Amino acid sequence: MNSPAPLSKTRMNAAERRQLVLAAASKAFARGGYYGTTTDAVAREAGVSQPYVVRMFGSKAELFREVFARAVERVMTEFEPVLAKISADPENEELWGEMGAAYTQLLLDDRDLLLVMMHGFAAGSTPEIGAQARTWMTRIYTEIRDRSGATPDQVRTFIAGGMLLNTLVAMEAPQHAANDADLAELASCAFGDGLDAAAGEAVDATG
Amino acid sequence: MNSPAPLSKTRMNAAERRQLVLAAASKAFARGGYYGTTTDAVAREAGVSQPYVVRMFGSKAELFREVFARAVERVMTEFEPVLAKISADPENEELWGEMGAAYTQLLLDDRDLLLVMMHGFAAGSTPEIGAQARTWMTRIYTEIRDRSGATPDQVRTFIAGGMLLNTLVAMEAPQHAANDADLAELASCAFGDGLDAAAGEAVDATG
DNA sequence: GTCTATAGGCGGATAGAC
DNA sequence: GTCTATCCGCCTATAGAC
Repeated sequence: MNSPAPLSKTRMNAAERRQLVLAAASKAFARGGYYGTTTDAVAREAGVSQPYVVRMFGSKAELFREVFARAVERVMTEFEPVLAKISADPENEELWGEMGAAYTQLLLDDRDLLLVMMHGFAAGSTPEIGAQARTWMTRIYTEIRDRSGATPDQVRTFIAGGMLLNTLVAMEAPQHAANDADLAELASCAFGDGLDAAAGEAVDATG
Repeated sequence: MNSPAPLSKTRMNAAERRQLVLAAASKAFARGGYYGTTTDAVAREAGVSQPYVVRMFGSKAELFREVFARAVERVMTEFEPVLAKISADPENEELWGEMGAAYTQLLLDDRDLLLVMMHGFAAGSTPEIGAQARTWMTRIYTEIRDRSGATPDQVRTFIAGGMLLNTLVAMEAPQHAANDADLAELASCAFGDGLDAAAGEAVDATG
């Protein structure tokens, strides 16, 4: 399920190929972060040559910027309908649980998205990436705050929960929760028990 | 203030020199993370030769492990007295604010500690580092939970706040808050206004 | 105990063929 | 549009002098 058969190389135009490489880059950067991932790893993942990856995006940094932006945009898109609900019914605290659920669901659908985000934020001291990371973090914050009408503190709490989830996923806590009750406890209370399902999937996949 | 005059090289024994290199490594890894930092950068920071750094610790990974462990241990030490207070007076919710203040204070004292922690967690998919990151995260969680007698959810919320703070610091949000009111709002509500002071210091230092 | 010199390998990017 | 060949620089780690 994680390795879709590569699309046939013939009959693929540049735009499609570009999307293929972006998807591969997402997966590769999710694993190793910006510095820890080589353009060659991306190329192998995508089934194209390494110089072609560089040629397509100009540079590794540029490629990462695009992957990072796509990840955050996807997250924001996923929040959109829930934010609309909160906006219509601001008193309903339960809807924040739904936001958390949306985030957890995203994790289950595409774990790489959150990891790429995490790595983008962590690599913030690299000027090129840092500027973009701050821009996106600010955008996430203001978007949630303004669309929901919530207080800064509510929004902060929500985002903090997301950062913890990201961190746990980055250190592969779900995959190891089975052997560590305490880690499981920390992970499972992060956003309800959605993560338990994730752990189950991970164990199924690897063992 | 950030660049103490290097200790005189003569009259320094191996143990002292080791501490010097560890401190330098802390600073270097804090900036660039594990992959983004070269042993040469550490060596230059410490004022010793690059091969000597490797010789001292066996490998770059081993050096990072040691730096990472020191960072987490320092954080736990800082929490210790506050945890004792919470243990004695579990109903007093204000003491959690004190925990946050302790963390913020640590950030002001030694920003690198938190960054190293953050990078250790983010590099969790690298097996050597990941195992250690999970061990330490679990230890942080159980220590806070058991010593404070708090519920998993309380502890989770506290750690989540810490992760958000780490993330913001990693992307150098405090240094840029002056030019971005929204980012400042997110950062300043993270743990009270301790971060404002940090931003002030950062601006002073760089401009 | 600490250095200099250097091996050995990898990674990003370029040139140019097809 | 995509590949192969390849350059150059950088980075970790080793060898060996002092």
